[in-house]
Amino acid sequence: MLKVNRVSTVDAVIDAIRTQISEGEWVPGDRLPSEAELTKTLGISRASLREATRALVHAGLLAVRQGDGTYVVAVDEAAVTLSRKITNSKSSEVVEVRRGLDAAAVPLAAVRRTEADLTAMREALDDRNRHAEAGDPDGFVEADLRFHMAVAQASHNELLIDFYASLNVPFRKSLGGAVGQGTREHEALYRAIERHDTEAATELALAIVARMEPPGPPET
Amino acid sequence: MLKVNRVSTVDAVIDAIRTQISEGEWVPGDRLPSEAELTKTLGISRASLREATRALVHAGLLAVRQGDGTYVVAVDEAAVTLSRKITNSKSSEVVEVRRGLDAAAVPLAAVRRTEADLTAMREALDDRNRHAEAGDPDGFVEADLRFHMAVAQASHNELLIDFYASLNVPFRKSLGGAVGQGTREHEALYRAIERHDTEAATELALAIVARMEPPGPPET
DNA sequence: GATTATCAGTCGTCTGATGTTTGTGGAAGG
DNA sequence: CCTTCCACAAACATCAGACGACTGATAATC
Repeated sequence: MLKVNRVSTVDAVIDAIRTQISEGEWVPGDRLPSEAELTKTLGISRASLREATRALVHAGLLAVRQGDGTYVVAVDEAAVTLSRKITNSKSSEVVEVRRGLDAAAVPLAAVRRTEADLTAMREALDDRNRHAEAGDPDGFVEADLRFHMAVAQASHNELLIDFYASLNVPFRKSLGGAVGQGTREHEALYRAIERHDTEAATELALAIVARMEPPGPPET
Repeated sequence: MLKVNRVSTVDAVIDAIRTQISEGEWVPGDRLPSEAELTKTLGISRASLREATRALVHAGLLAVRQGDGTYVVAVDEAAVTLSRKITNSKSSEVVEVRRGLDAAAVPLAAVRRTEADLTAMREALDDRNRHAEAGDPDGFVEADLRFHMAVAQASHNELLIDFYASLNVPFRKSLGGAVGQGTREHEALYRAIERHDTEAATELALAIVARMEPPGPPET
């Protein structure tokens, strides 16, 4: 028996638009064709098209401005939802979760790091040192985050990398201007990962993140 | 200049429906009033209502069955998106991330655990022992997950708890039927948390999770 | 008793009209 | 030449009505 695969018009349109975005045909900042144009090319009614775009707007992929047009604002729905959730969390919570992901990423990185991973880490670290000497807080924080991101990437765990990346932006806000702090530990961490020394790397990662927060209060 | 916060009709409806759900007025399994009814009570057109429901369907909160009705299927959008993403990840990656969150949760739990937290952990642990003796794999796994979830909950970190909970379902699949294993460590972990012994607890948590996976392969 | 026909209820899609907002280009005034 | 103001076109927002398709239950038929 043949299964007739009937897909709703709206779902098909949602898929079509999302594909255009994920394939890179439309990138953030682009303006979509007008409703009138799209209904004509897709052969559907405005109502159906509007239901589709509305769903994608709610998902955070599109943004509509009355009188102007519809624009692409993001590429990955999951990333949008994640960062929305994280943004609504207390920064202390973000720091704690980040510590956990660091603890998971570092030993994996020590095992799996490639030469390319090492290069990325080295470059970020050099930048970090440079900005520390120059006394440039913004550049320092930026480079520091890039280094830790490179470590996460070296874990070669997609899920972990995605989580970690989502935490990055909110985490930046909770960073003070402690320029140049922890240079020795960071260098040591780099070398431990370089020589596949899992234990030392884990130890150092915990030490680095531990400094960034006041010892966990019992709260309520 | 007064900023009049004009909210679109559709957004208002989306919010109204979502509120009904998050407030618990409508729970998963419930059928929403028919479109005709809702348009009348909300005083809006059917097009607007449909745009709103379509957005929530796409977000995973609602499900529509033509000819039947619209049903609530979930309460938390972020959780839906998260679990979708996690389900698409390799189980080895899920295990690795879970280990990191455990490493983060346990020390926090050791500091912040309340009496209620301890009770929940104790009950899950008793269940775990009971099923281990009875040789009931399903019940054992269930109780084991409940224990670890209780530990995560004792961290009193909402973000961490959400992440952890999302990982739970996919994680269950990657659990073998090793009934009764690790009873001693689990008891020790419980006692360490009970007496606020952060270091011992962390040590034990790492030991417990480490056993659940083969030593991380370098992959590519 | 099993199968088929019918029906009421509900969602799916389309069409056309009207309201609201925005960006822009041109006219008026300096 | 430049600025200000305004009218207009383009684009989205919302509405109202109509018709089709699907579901579940009931009635009719064999």
